[in-house]
Amino acid sequence: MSEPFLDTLDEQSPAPAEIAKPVASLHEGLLVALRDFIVEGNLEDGARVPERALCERFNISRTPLREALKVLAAEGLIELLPNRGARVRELSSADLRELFDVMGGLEALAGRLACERITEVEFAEIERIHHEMYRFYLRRDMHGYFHCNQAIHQLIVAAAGNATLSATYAGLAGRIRRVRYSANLAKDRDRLGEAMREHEAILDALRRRAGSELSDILFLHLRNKLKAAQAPALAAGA
Amino acid sequence: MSEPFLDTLDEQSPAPAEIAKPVASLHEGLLVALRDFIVEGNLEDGARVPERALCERFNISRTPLREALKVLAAEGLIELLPNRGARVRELSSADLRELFDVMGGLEALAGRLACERITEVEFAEIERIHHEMYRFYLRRDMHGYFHCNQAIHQLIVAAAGNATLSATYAGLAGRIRRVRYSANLAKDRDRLGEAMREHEAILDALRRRAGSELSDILFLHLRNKLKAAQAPALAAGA
DNA sequence: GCTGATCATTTTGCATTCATTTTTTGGAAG
DNA sequence: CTTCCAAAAAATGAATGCAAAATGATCAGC
Repeated sequence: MSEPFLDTLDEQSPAPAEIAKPVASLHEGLLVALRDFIVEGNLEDGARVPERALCERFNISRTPLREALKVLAAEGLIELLPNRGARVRELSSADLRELFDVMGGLEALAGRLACERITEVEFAEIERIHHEMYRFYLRRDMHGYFHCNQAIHQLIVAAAGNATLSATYAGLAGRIRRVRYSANLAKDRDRLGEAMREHEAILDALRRRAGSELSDILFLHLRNKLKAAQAPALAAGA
Repeated sequence: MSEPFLDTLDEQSPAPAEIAKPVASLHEGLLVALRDFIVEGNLEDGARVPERALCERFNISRTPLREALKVLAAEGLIELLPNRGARVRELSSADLRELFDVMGGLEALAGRLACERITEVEFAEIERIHHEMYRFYLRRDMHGYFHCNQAIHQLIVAAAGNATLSATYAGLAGRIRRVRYSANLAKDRDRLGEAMREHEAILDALRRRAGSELSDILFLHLRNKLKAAQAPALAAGA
């Protein structure tokens, strides 16, 4: 068998992006579909994005497709080379570091804001999932563990109650989601225990509504996650 | 005379956005031009964006213009109503709060990263501008003061050495730049002194490379800035 | 046999065109 | 005079067409 978990990193971002829009449009559909198509890895890293083929794939003409490509390029998912079409953007390890740091900064912010406004009900839900994650951890059930981990981070961002933050965060997460390496994380048992302890600290700070402290913990948590992800260099699934 | 300084808020963001792109494209030009056109306030808040007029204004056909509009909508500068065209997005006070908080989070991150990698030369430059700002403060020269203030924040973000952060930050700053209220800030002398003291603390923390501390200070600095900006509600220039 | 140039094919970028939808305008009824 | 409806006008969303650029394929030259 191949790698145990070719899941994407244990990051959140359920919906691709979406800056608050009053009503849904028709073109929106294509944008979402195309973004998913790329994020889900249907195109190779650095591969050129075939306009014509995608037009047939989505049953549309080139005009709306090209509009969507422009948007995805602005999001950083692809890059547009003048007169040479679109290419799936490759993430260098430096890009990855940058993305993790910014996501760490945004999670730090989310934690701080969450401390200001989180309700007991919301906290209880996070705590519940945390305990569930702990059980997965004890059983070494990586799939369940990652799922809970993702849910917790997602709930913290949501608890911040800031749509702009959520949208910004989701946009960056989408760019990372193409990168696959959880096999890496799964193999490093020490990191797993460490991550579990960090999550304990996160929950504790959140319980005490210690915003500034939680902020630090979350940023460092992301830093450690990055380190673990790119450390052994056994990375890159497939 | 009207307000003393109908400048935009003392925020940075020199170049509109730009996610790292290998080479410049032709379409890029239109996008930048159109973004500036809107950011500079050539269109009323909430006004519909006249496609035809802009086509003539920029001497292009509707196709590239519409592509640019889609991108600007994704950035959050305008909103696209299905079958009803584009409108300049209005910022509610809640939107403004969200934007300030996220920018505060990003500045907090910038400060943290800057502490890790800033050079003595870069720090000296920031310190120099800080002292220049102090002289403007003593003379109550608001224009010079704001200019220095903006430069300092900009240099901290730059010192973070994270292009993704810079681009994200610039994008949000662009959305705020349409809002004008420095008249507000200028009138509140107490806030000015307070801001000056906060900047002292920022410089001090940066000097000591106290990342986590600087992070807190910067976030709260932005919070206070928002409070001052929307407190007296004499806001909204013109 | 390999490198480099010329030409055909494909692809990109933009303008134009077409079908729908929305907005405006004019008028009739109450 | 106001309100409602209908038709004209305009604008939007998407498809097609066309010029320019790039890709590749073939062929000449070394």
